[in-house]
Amino acid sequence: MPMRDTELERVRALPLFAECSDETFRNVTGGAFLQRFPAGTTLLLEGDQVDFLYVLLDGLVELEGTWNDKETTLSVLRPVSTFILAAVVLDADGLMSARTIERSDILMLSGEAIRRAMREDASFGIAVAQELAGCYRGLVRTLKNQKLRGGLERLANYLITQRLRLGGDPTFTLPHEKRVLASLLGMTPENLSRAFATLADYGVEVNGPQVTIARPVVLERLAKPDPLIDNHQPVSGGPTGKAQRERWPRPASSKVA
Amino acid sequence: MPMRDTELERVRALPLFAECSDETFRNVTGGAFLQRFPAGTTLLLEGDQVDFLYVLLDGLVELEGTWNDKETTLSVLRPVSTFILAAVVLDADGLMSARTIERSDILMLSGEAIRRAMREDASFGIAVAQELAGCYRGLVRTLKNQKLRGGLERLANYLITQRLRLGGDPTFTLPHEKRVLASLLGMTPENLSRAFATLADYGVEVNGPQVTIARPVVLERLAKPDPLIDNHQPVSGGPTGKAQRERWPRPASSKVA
DNA sequence: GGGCCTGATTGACGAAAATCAAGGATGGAT
DNA sequence: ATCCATCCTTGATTTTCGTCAATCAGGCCC
Repeated sequence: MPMRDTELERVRALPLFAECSDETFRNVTGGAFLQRFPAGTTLLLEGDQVDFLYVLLDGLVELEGTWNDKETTLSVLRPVSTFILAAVVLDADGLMSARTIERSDILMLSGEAIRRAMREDASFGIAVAQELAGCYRGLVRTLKNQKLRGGLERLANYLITQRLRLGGDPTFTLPHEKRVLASLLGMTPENLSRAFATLADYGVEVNGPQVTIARPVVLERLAKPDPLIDNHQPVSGGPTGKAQRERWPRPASSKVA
Repeated sequence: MPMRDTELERVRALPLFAECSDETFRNVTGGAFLQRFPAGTTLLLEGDQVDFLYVLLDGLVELEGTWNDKETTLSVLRPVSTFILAAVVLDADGLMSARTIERSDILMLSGEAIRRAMREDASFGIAVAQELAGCYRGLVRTLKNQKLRGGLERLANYLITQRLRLGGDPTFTLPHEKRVLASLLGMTPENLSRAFATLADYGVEVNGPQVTIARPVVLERLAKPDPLIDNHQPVSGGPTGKAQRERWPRPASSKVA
């Protein structure tokens, strides 16, 4: 698949690459592959050597972990996102599998080139550190969410967050199957169904993938959202990295040159 | 408290600082505080602005998260470790509280100095990125452990890991109160007690803080340890960072200059 | 339309975990 | 030594969650 300029520009606009030199960007994207994968494709199996930094340009990707024949969804990525950066930086095995949920356009950048670029372009090294810091904080939020809240509360907060991220409209569409949502929230599909049913008492109406939050105040009293767990930053127009999401609402007081 | 050279050397030996220039190291440690805190001191409250990178030189520190009057232990740190690096890098609020479990000697490095050092010393920026990548992977492991395993399995694997880290002896001592362990493993103290009782059938003998694993094979059959969740790297002599722990057993093929 | 596959829902049941309550051990202080 | 506080343990109970099974709805192919 040919890599067009429009695609390159979207990658360039990512915070991870926004500040680096043109030369660095050329070096990193020079030998890159842009590939289109059908839905359900396993891009990377946990335990595999990681040779590429992946950039999701279009579609939907699920990161999942496995143990003892059980699997759990650790994250669902939407464009434009990079993934498995940590494994690339350390040249280590991947700890999660990655698979496409929808047909996806994915850019694959050589891991070795990334590591070389970190050495040659200091500002790129900083950008990597900031992106990883953002990813780290996202996981801290996820872990607190998982350990401190029950299933019903996790779902309620998910819906509140989702509504805000999708523009604030009371009615919105779930971005993927409920089974995936259940796994992401750490529950079984059956329990997710029951949780949705319970939320009817709190003004949540469900119609297939359509959800409307009729009484946000009532739902929030149940959910008790917390800025130290839930990141309610709305999705701005352009591509954002994990780091930017974590900086909000304090807009980068000490912007790194 | 005066900062002695021996303390500085231990910090210098951390992977985070091992590769940076003498000048960078001086800049970062120049205005640093070394302070001794009694047990039970809250060093940092979640939501607080983070002004320092903390380095635990001696003692024991707990990182915890709170929501809705519940709290959970996210990590227990032993010397020599740095913490809240991610918040420092992004100049953001802390997502976790930090408190001493034992009396602890803690070095506090100016966050602003750390961020400046990243800009001025490329190799330091890389070291920060690697350390954060290691922290990230540690959290991925924790999350998989939490979502995929039950309480009994988490305890079993904790014991197996702990034994290896403390030298491999069948008998070892828990590093802190069981209540903290329970919170770390995501269960109540009551359930931890019961889990210990159950593990008696698998050859685990408990006597206060002393644990002996009499039949490792039997315990492992229950625990099903997995290198993609459990990091069994033994504690080497010198100070290690989160990044190094994640590189093992592959010893840093592409060492960054 | 008729079958068929997949995903979602619902109910019944059992396992796991939290909660409530009561003892027991330990170590420190007086 | 006695008292007391803290931590740990144990039991009884409730709640939550997972599992098994059946049913239902929608999409798709023939």
